[in-house]
Parts: sequence; structure tokens; C-alpha cells
Amino acid sequence: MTDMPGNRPAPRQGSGSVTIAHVAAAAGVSKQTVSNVMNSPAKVRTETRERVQRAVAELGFQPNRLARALRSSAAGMIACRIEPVSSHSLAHLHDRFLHALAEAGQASGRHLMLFAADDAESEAATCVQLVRTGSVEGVVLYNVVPDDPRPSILTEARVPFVCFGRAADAGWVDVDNARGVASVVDHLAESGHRSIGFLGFPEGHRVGDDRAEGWVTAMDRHGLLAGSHRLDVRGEDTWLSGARMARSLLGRPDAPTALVAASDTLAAGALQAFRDLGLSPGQDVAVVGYDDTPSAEVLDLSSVRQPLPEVGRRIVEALCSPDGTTTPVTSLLPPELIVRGSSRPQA
Amino acid sequence: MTDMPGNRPAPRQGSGSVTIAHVAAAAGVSKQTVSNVMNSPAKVRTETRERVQRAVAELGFQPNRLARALRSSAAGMIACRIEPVSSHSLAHLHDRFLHALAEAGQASGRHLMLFAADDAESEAATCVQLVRTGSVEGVVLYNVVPDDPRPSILTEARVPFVCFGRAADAGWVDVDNARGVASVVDHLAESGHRSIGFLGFPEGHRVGDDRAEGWVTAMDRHGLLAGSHRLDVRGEDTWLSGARMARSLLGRPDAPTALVAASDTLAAGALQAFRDLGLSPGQDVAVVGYDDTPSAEVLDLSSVRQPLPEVGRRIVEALCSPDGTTTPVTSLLPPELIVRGSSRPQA
DNA sequence: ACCCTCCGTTTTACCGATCCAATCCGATCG
DNA sequence: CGATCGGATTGGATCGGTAAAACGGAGGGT
Repeated sequence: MTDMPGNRPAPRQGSGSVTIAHVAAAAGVSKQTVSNVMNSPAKVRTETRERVQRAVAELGFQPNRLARALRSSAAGMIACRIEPVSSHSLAHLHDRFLHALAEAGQASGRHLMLFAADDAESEAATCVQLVRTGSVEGVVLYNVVPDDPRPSILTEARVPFVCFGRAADAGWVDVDNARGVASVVDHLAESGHRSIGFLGFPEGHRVGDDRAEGWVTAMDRHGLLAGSHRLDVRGEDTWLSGARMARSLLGRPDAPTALVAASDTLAAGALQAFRDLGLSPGQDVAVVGYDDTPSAEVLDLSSVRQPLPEVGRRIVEALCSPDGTTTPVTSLLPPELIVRGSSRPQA
Repeated sequence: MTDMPGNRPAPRQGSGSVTIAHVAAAAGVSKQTVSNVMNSPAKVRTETRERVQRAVAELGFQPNRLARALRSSAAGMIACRIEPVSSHSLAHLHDRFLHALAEAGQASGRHLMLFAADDAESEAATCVQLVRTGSVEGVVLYNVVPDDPRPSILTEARVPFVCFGRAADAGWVDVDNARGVASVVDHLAESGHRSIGFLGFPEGHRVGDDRAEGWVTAMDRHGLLAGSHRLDVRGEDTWLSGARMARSLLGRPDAPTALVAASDTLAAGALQAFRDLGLSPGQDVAVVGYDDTPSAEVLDLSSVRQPLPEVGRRIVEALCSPDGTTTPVTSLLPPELIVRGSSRPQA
């Protein structure tokens, strides 16, 4: 209680921060007891605990994360690359995903570190380095494609990681794209639509193909597929392309009464096509987008929302669970359909 | 060279990482010499240095960031809040800004930590906590508004911080919005336009007002302001609102031949209005957007680009420079006009 | 030969917390 | 009444580096 361990002047002026030793001295106990109060309060007698807690509150003590991390070799951090802007369709989700990840991490006492990288290889190299230097406990991969080089590099280097998007021989969390589109078809079919078109991405990419497959499956289930294969059109994920595709579908003799778009961008283009053709969205013809971007709300556009908060939680959980010899954790989450004016059945 | 300091089994199997002690043992020198090789190579004799470097390479040693940070009490990290998605016009910039920040930080050996917060107050509280726990050296504030509560809280708590956007009594980095819009007016005036309209945000917000002021100033400088005050219209930052405002301007008897928009969103709306009116962008009427979002390129829309990489560098520099009693660093950067088809003078 | 400087290296201490083993204490028990 | 026992508390070592001071041998000056 008299002086500081280490003969340092008590609460240092200015810049120095309050350490566990200051608290211990103030409460008249040892450092270890303070540590116990912070980490396993049950081990400390109530009276002592309260005395320590008072000292903690008075001095405004906050344990040094670095020291704790060093000693317990648990960095309390996960890393994720922040990609440069691209016209990739998932780019719109990137910041929402990072937000979800940050929030989920905080909920379990872990922070999110961002890093930039030029390509997949340097991203993987950075991940390895971050883990080797003890900076992070694991990393999250985003936008994983079928023959992605990253999972194998990281597995080889024994870097804990989880993918957002399916990957072989690795832990992943994904949102069921096929199911999302299928739920849109269900919704439209239940609203009485019998001819439902699909505006998709060019073939060859996982996400786009999954969404297309959802349309086929659901159409078939409703017995609407026969003769509908002409209603499946594909094109770039741009507003103009969406408008063009919608116009071409609606210009046919067997024009569909509803459209499912693989993105809000395409759906926004479709809305424009409706306007050009003098059709009223939701009344004359329905359209539903995907990803529930901010513009969907502005445009009163129905859309499929990915449960990003849950995705974040699952990823953090998978990353921090007792990894090892067991099969990597995988989970496929259902998206949620948000119905707005563009597809609401008129009363 | 014989056994490990601390009597630990040499390169531990599996999970354990290579430490400075392993390298020291392998090279037959002390830990400190290894440390010197890594940090101040000049202090070490060439022969010794090479021997150590060989050992470093062989063992794949990477210094533990946590240990280094703890000892030198320099976290090597900066933090920035990641905001939830909003319809705020600057939201489009958020991920690009974070990317720039991450890149700039890496260039100076600092990593970027992201955190989520519900409001400005809890954001400030988190910042204080992050610095107090030694997790980060400083924080970056984004979207700073005139009477923002955050700067004063952080100053009070002696948390080093820099704002992206002007703030009183604090370090900040900003892009000159007025100058950006003025450069657009210059460009249009040089292309022969004499009647130039402005599509802006509702009054009362720093960014929007700055951009509007740029239009006024430049128009006046070119002697085009007289009678032009009717060409300054304001509205929400949405696509629909942009289309509406453009239509209303172009429908007048004194219709402008060029439009300056305060955002790409508004400009995209204007492009739609042109289409509706049968006008050809860049030929019949010019339009220029702001922020050079990805859609600007797709739409062949001229736009003003904020020099985010430079903003990031300046922020990191300001945050890590010898802070203290001197006046906080402030810098106002010029944006760059990207001319595309929507405003290119026809040859 | 002696002292002093200089340089390269090692030694010692330390950053701030946690882990482990040892100690202390009152309470129970033979 | 001394030995034992279990929970509360403490001291010391440790995590992996870095700062500062101590060390030792080569070279220079007188």
C-alpha cells in the first residue's frame, strides 16, 4: 500500500497509463488478485473484490490489451482484406459485410483489422505474416471463387481462416443464393404470377449460377418451367444491361408478368424499362431485386436481404472455436425476402 | 548455439512460433544482437549481421508485433469506425476511404483497426478505450460535422485523432469541395457553355454548401452569375430527385446547356432526364457529377475525383507525427476532374 | 606499460499482464 | 491440540521483444 512495485512513482503524470500494479497498490493487494478480479471474479472473496473494483473505478484502470495478448498468446483480433473498389456485384456488400464482421467480433471481444493487398497471392502472404507475427488469430476471406488460390496457401501455412462463400476443405459461411431466388419465385407464384422471367449474370460465376439455379428449381417445383427457358436471360451486372434485358423480355409476345433479378442494379434497370414502356411496377408487372442495397428502399423495390449480421457471427464463431482435427465448420444461411411495392400484390 | 535460453526445446513443434531467442541460438549470438540486426543494422558488424540474417531466413523468423508494441508502447495501429450503411451521400466513399487509409497505414508500418459503434458518443467512448488499453495509437474520424461532439471528447481525453473533414481545434484533412465544383465550372465554361446549372444538396450541410459555394464563386469569376441564380436548385441526394431537378431546369425557357451535380447519383438522374427529353449527353447538354463513383465510369459520366490515397497518407502522417503543443496539422487537398463523354466538347 | 576511447556485443532490466507454484490463513478433523 | 485441508492471496517466472548500461578487446596517445 505504501509504494509502487518496481519503485516507480505512483500514478504517472500525463501520458503514462494506469497499470494493474497501480490498482494493486491502491487496493492493498497483489497484482495477481487484481488480475483475478478482472478475469475470474469467483476466485476472490467478495470483500476483497469490492475493494479492488473500487480502486479500478477510481483510477479508471483498463487492462492493456497488448500485454494480455502477449502473455496469453491470443491476439484478440481477426483480419480481413479490404478490396479496392471494383465493379464487381458483391462490392456493394463489402462495407456492410465489414460492418457486420466488426460488430460480431466486438461481441466476442475481438477486433477487426483491415489490410490492403494487390491480389489474392499477396493477400494470402499478408495473412500468413499477420498470423506469424501474432497480430491476429485468424483471417476472413471474402469473395471466394471455386479455384481460389488462397485457401490452400493458408491451410498449408496453418493459418486459421474462414471463408464467406463456399470453399473446399475449409470452413465457410455462405448465404443460400439458390434459396433466395427460389423464395422470390415462391412469393411471385403465390401472388398469382404464372410467367416469371429471370435477369441474371453471365454464366461461369458461382454466385450468379446459384441464383439462376434457384429460379430453375422453383419454377419447376411450381410447374411453371415448361416453355419458360426463354425467360432466362443473362447480362452484365449494370443498370443499362438490366434495362435492356427487361425491355427485351417484355417486348415478346409471351412477355412475363414478373421478373426476378440477380441484383438490385439489374432490378433498377428493369424499373426503368417499365417506366419507358409505361408499365407500373407492382401493378402491371412485378420485379424483385437481390441484396437489398440502400437503393432498393429508395426505389420501393422488393429485394432479398442477406443476413449479414448472422453471417458475421457465424464467421467469428467458426474462426475462434476449438479448431483442429475436426471437420471445418460450414454453414449455409437462408436469406430473407423483403417485400416492397415493386412486387406487392394489389389488395 | 547449444541450447535455448530458458531451457525450452528448440523450434517448438506445431503451434509455437519462431522467436528471437531461436534465431539468436541458431546464429550463436545474443537476443539483443538479433534485435539490432532487425532494427538498426548499422550497429552490427557485417559478418555477424549476415550470419544472423541467414538464421532469420532459415527459420522464417518474424518478430512478434505484440511484444514489440508492448515494449516500445507503440501499438502500430490506428482505428476508424465503420459506419452502418446509410443513405448518406458520403457512404459511397466510405469503403474507398477505408481502403486508402489501410494502404497508407501499411506504407508506414501501421495497421488499421475497424470498430462498430451505434452513435457518435459511443464511438468516442470506444476511441478513448482503444487508446487507454494501448490497442491503437490514434483514431480517425470520418464525416465530421460542424458541431460534432467527438473532437472535444477526444481532445479532453488526450486521444490523438485526425478528422477527415474540417474541424475546429483539431487536426484535419479535407478535400476542397468548392474548388472541385469550381473546376467543373471552369471546364464547362472553357468548353463554351455560358449557362450552367447546379444540382445540389439541401442547404445546411457543410459538404453540400461548400459545393454550392464553388459554383457561385466560379460562375461569378466567369461573369456568368448575373441572372443565373435560378439555375441553382437543391434536393435530396437520390437518383429520382436528380432526374426531377434536371427536368425542371431543362424545361425552362432559359434552359442551361450544362449541369454541375453535387454527386454522381444526382448526375445519373440528370442523364436519365436527358434521355427522357431526347437529349444526347455531351452533345446537346453536358453534365458532370461528383465523387467519381464506379457508376460514373459505367455511365461515361465526367466526375470530380477525391484524391483519397493522398488523403489517407496525410491522415496517417498527421496522426503519427510528433503531436503535442504545436498547432494541429490541417491540409486541404485539391480534387481532380475526370472528363468523360458526358461533358467532352465535340471535336 | 598505462590509461582512455571506441566499437561490437552481451547483460540486465523492463513493458504490463497472466500462469504456476508456493504460502498463508482459518476451519475441520483425528 | 497438532495435523490436515481447501480456498484466498502472493511471489516469481514468463510471454517476446527493446532500451540502457555494462563489458571486453583492439587501437591510440603519452
